[in-house]
Amino acid sequence: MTVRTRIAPSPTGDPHVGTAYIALFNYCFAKAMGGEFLLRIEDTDQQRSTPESEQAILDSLRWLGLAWDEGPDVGGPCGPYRQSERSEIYREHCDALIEKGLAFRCYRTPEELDALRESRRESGLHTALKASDLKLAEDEVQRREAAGAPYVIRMVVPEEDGRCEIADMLRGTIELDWGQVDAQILLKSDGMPTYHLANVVDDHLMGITHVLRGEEWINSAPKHKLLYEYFGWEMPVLCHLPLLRNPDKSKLSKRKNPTSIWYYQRMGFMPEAVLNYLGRMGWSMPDESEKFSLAEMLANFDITRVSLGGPIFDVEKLRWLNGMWLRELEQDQLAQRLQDWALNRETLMKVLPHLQQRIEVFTDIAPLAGFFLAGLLPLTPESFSSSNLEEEELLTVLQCVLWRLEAESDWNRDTLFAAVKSLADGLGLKLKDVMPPLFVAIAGTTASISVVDSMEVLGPEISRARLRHAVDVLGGVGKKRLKKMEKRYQQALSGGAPEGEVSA
RNA sequence: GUCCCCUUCGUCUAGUGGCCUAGGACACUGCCCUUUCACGGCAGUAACAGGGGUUCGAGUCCCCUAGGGGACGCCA
Repeated sequence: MTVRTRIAPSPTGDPHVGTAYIALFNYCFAKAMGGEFLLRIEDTDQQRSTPESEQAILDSLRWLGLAWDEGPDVGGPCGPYRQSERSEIYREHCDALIEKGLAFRCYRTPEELDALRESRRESGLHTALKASDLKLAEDEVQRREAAGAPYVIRMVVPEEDGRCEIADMLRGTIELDWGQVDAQILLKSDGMPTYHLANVVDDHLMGITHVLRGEEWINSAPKHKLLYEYFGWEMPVLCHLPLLRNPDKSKLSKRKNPTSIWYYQRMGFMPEAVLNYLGRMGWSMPDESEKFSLAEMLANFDITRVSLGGPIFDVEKLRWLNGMWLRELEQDQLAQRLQDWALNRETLMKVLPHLQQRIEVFTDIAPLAGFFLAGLLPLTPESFSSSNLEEEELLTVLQCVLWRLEAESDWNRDTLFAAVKSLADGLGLKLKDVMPPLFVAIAGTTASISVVDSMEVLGPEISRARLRHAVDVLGGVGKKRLKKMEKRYQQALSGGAPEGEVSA
């Protein structure tokens, strides 16, 4: 038996707790059944799947104790081989399908596709496009082919009424209409496979027997089943796990919740506690114990104990659980953890250059540098009273800087400064007005060491969380305002960048 | 809009037709411990979404309604 989890790195490279959640259940299921657990971290999109972003995922899973350096259990950061080195495999499989009449070339442009979907939607039909909808006149096909127009390979799907039955380990049989299934693109115009093709081909070649994935994949299961049939392969057993949610019940997202594993690491949570908490999301021990290790979870693992309601990620309970783990440490173990976390020479050497000129006696350090060890700062609206900006403008600055920094993957003082500077220019504001609120958000006071240096030391997770917290403290941004701000932000990005460099 | 999934305290959950007067945990409140604050201990408030069936018996099975979520991309 071979169970796999396929993980796509996030565009920003932040390892998401949701991916760790899926990985944990794959791991437990595989191990509890005496099978093999394969981690496949990659994306068919080369923009997202960089060596760095893949490594970030692996590092985060390793921190949690779900992956290790060597051994048969981890396919390595990129799987046994990189996707880009295998695009031939996908093309060959596509060609085989074309020969059998199960896939076809499609020269339709994105604009044409939009129009087709729009007209179908207007007439109240499914938006799924079939081969017959996409068909072009023969001479038009030849014209585009001769012109070397880009094309994609799509799969043929049933066009007559009917249903597809999907077996799910937890949900029983799920029936879906073929009418909802569109002629899925298998090979993009750049020759790279889509998830659907890559996932089926890879899983087959790797001998995968069980796939545990998020609930959001249920609707594409018919496409996958059909592909297995087309290729004449046996389909793995599917299991769709519930999705982790924000407090407002929407799918867990960083807009509403810290979702990066590194946020919890930097915030001072222990990996054992985070993993333990994820194990309690939608799952329970037979005796309902709250605190358990990965080994204990494994020893008692039973996939049918997964409950299907999407659990809300509750940081309060995670904090309590972390306290349980923390109190059971020997004191020298705790000392070691704290040193590893932030009380180390390396961190000290980073902040000392900024402190030495500002202190006269050692004890001055605590009030000056205490914010380096804090999580969220005890801010109030009055904390920002020193700012020259109007409330509206103040919120705009903080929110736009937050957006800009959420998109920043190169986290060092110089790039951070350049980012803030060009954003300020784009917003038509002076740096001298933009900086003070940032100081307050990051350090709690305007009398502090350089804000970009502070952010570099604090790291992206804590810095972003503090900016978000500052926005919240000032009353937050309503939906209407948010839209306005977003517009201004986009304008600031395109208009203000001196190099004309616009991030898409 | 169309389709799919889901629904037990505010939150995480136990529950697989009688053991349910619905149990545990977080949070909250109170009391005890304590020079303070925590920790710890004890107690309390709080839920089967609604309506129909099936059954001697329904939180548990079926149907309808409502609510929530997800999917509908040359993203995964």
